[in-house]
Amino acid sequence: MPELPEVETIKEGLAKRIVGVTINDVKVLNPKSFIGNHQEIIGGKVAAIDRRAKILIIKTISNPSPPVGGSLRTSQQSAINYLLIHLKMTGQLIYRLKIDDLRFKNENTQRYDVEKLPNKYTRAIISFTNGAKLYFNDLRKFGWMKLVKVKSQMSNVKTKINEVIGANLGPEPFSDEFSPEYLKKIFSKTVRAIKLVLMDQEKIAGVGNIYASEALFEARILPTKPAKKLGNSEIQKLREAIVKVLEKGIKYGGSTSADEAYRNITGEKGKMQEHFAVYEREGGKCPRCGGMIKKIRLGGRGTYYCPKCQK
DNA sequence: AATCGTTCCTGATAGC
DNA sequence: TGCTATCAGGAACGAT
Repeated sequence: MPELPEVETIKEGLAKRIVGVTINDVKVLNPKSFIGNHQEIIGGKVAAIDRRAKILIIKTISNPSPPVGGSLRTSQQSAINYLLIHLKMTGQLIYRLKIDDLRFKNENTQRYDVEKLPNKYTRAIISFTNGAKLYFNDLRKFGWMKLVKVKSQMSNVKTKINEVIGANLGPEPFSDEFSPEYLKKIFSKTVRAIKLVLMDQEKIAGVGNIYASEALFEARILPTKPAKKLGNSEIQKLREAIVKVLEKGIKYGGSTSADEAYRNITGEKGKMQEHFAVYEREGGKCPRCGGMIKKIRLGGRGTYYCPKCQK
């Protein structure tokens, strides 16, 4: 389940490989997985890769097609498109430079087999003029690609990204905006369980079920604690814990948890799951106090914590 | 306005 | 073996 660190890992992997490359073709295998007219980016060049919350942003620039019959008078500008990608639970973006890249042939072939592409979960394929292909796989079909056309003069997308994405996303955890003062402001307004607030994308961008549990463990705060009951020092600790676990997630290339879904763009698993303190460790020992890790359901989500040292 | 319940989807798993 | 029911979960959406 890709959260901020997983999407960031994918972003970095893609940035190294497809920026400056021209899109040759886009094939949509499952229409519901692609919103918008995928043909619009064919012939376009990838200009930048970005991330906002858990959404990956591929910026493309298309030059106007040459006039047919020489009768076209209107001057055309190049078109800028943003391909937004949300992987939700089981989405994968797998990049292959050559079709015969079988580096994972000897890996145990499990549910999310990536050695043969496309596979039965491939929902869209983007081809590039250099022969590379980007496969969008998604078992459960919750993920999506969405093409958003932007007025060509809108150069500073960062400031208008909520508008482009069409959602009101909260601050990025690595930004200055993500301050103790900000957290105090949003927490004080609600009695909801703190974990649900951490996962609310309109409050904090990019934190999902895994890193919410891990951050609350790090800060020694009970996931069910009403947000407005957090004290100043708890808020300070929690802010640091969120940044810390997200950085750790990026450092270890994201986490491939029990559902095996997450892969980086070359198809490899992350390693962060090997460093989970509580997530998916029900019944295990707390690495801090030795207590037994407990699993509860909170807002319909599996929630892991140590009852002994999280208060 | 804030919060909760439902929905989307597929595969694993349990129970018979 | 083979069937059915249940469960997991991000976030949009509708209901309260």
